[in-house]
Amino acid sequence: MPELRKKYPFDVIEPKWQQHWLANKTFAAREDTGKQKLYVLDMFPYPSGAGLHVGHPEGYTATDIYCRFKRMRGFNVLHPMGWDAFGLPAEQYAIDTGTHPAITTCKNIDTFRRQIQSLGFSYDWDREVDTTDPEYFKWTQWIFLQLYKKGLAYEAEIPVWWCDGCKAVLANEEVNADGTCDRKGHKEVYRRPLRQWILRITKYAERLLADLDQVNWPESIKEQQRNWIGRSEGAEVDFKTEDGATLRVFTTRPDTLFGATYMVLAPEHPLVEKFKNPAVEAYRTAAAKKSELERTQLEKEKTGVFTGAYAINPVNNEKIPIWVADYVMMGYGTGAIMAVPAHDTRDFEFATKFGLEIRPVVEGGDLPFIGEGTAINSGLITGLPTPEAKKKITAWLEAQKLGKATVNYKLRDWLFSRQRYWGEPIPIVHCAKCGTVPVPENELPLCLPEMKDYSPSGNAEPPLAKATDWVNCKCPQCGGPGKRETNTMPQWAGSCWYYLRYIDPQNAGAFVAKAKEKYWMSVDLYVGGAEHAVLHLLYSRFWHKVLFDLGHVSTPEPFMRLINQGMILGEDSRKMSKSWGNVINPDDVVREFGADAFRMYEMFMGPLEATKPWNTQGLEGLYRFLGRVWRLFCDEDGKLLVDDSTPTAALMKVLHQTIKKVTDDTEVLAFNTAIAQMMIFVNEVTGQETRSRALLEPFVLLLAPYAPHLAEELWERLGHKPSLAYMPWPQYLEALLKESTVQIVVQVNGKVRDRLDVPVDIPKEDLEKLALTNEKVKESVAGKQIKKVIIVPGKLVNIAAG
RNA sequence: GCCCGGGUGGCGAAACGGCAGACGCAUCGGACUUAAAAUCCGAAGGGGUGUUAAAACCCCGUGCGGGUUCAAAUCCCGCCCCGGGCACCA
Repeated sequence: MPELRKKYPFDVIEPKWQQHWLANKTFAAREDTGKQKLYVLDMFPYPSGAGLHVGHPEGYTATDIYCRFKRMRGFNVLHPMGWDAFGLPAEQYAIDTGTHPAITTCKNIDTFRRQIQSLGFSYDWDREVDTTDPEYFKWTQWIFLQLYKKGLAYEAEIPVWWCDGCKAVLANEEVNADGTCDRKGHKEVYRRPLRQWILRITKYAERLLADLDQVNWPESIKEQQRNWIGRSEGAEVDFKTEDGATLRVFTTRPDTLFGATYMVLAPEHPLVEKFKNPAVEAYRTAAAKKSELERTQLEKEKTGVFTGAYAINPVNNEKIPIWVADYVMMGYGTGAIMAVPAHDTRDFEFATKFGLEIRPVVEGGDLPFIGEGTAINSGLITGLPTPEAKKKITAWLEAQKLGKATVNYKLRDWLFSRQRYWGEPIPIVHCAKCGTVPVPENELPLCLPEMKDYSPSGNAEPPLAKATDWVNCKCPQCGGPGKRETNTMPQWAGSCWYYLRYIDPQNAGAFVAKAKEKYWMSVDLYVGGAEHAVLHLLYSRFWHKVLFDLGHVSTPEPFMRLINQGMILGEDSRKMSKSWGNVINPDDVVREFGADAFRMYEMFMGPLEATKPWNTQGLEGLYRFLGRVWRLFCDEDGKLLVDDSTPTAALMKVLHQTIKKVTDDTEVLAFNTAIAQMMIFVNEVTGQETRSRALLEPFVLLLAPYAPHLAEELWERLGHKPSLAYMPWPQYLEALLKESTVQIVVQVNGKVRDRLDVPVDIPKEDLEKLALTNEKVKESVAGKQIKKVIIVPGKLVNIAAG
């Protein structure tokens, strides 16, 4: 494809202003109590080897326009950028090539920084953070220790995916649906219990749920978080096995206790051990091999085995059989249920398949009836409607010490450790005498050891276990021999609190200075992809609340307002992917059309939140628009055309309409319609002879947040000192927007019959008379009776006739 | 299965009770040019009546079917399709 002739010298202008902004620290933020603060945050990227994707600049441009706009409106804006740089690809590359992940990471960050800077975003680059920088992760480790000291971090044996072929732990997403290993296709993948670090996020479940009401987030994201937390109210009830052991269950329907005809234990339930029975053993082993997917989606048909044992129902002392089935999950409730097939779809299916008794105890519909109704055949609660029945039976259980009202959450504690090299070391020492001992805070950061070989050790130990010089250490408490924790933190850790570090990135004595934190928090606007709807946002909120409880931060919630930018699809309306060959490279776009055209096109494509396909011809349209703007100011030799003529009233009106529309729309992030209005303005002025300064100068300021390089250049050529970044935003004059006449639509029965040009302040009566005497109206209502005349001042007259 | 979004010209979209399709792309016509590109000016939802041509006028149109209203893309009810998330949570 031949190089297009440039429509304006963006290739000169853009680097010029990027350097100007960097050299002059134009966008450096300082605490300034005289101004209203505004903290606008982008979700920082993982600097992958593939470089920037066109999806990244979408959100970044949106926040950049908003920040530039707000600066001109007098706000003190904090707008930083950084790198979420720990992650698997660099580690895998290290395993394959022996290159230290830090080298790969550094190289990728340089690429990302160059690409991001080539788009002219107004970040305060002095605040750049990198999660892999020891000066950064020192504080990630410090926060972990605060969690640990507060009893929110603990160790437990929990099952993780283990691949015998790879001799390594696999992440959930590395296990295929068919139970094979996604990395090498090995078949010997199963869950095996391993010691893990876990964070007690469930302790914050209630507040994480309740405080969602405080934040201005998309309702869908809040809903996803609510569902993830999954609060449900019910009761725990103690059944007894025949040999006297307690078998505790959780139920949301204690009112159906009299309908329990059998019990089910999850295969992993500890009590299952007691039933030495080959069928049970076989079932258990098989269940351990099934992937989560098989256990849930693929396995429509329920399976299970009878243990041979019985439990006693505490409400009626009835003996009911105990089964093991994998439709009961160990991770929820107590891992055991009382099955009430008459009133639970799953139990009903199971009971039907295995011929178990189905006993109705709630009246109200066909079985399985899961709704509310009236209790029947239920002893002391017979005859009560469901809500009362629940209350009464729960009170009775409590009085008998057989159970109690309980709230349960789907949310599980956060599995925090990874059997990986490229992550923050968990700052804990294991000592035979003292147990787990935190690394003293003054010894942080605890850095990763240099290694020759980054591959997993093969005996379920993380790669760090091979760095014996590093692992063996003194116990900080007793001075005896100790061993360092060899698990590392997950990628989420660094991104849990980066928004706080931006506030005070160089601070060596604290993760953030109190006064600065108080000034800048909370984040006023947070923009990023919807893929982080649950985990990143939930984990951040959790850490933030812990820091809040410890008095380290001043707000209960980190992100007051959240917006998800929509996905950008390929030109073929499919997800951009190498395999489709439809990936657009930002570098190519910038080289050919310039950053300003790129930015404006991405904003013009449609509403920020919408998913929309890329269209290179659409991009060219915006490029053409910027060329038109350029020619409004300069002739072919770049000579300024602007004069000091007085603009016509009509053009002044367009200008002020444009100021109003661009102001209002930018404020609510409706960038596409703001750009459309600027196009209308340019179309109007292009058709005129004069190039009035009074018209064009305010326009440059309106354009500045959108096409900042071009605007700065024009501003300078207009004879101003750079930069315009803090020039006051133009104000529109209401008086200039007023029309003297207005076009009124005349409808008959809702159909437009004519249009009238009338004075804006025409009295209603006159308007009605005009409408009724109108020739076309008379035609339309001929032979009909006029029933009603509706007059909407300044808009229309509608005559209902029939 | 459940919970969110969303269906408007050839395409991206705008309008969010009051003239449907602003703005842009693609298309077509004109000007400029030896010619093209670029640029500028103009046309354009579909169908019909009309006329030398135009003007003008009429009808139909916002996924489908109902409803509310003087007036519905917009509000209500029921369905269909597309995208995203969750998924045996007791």
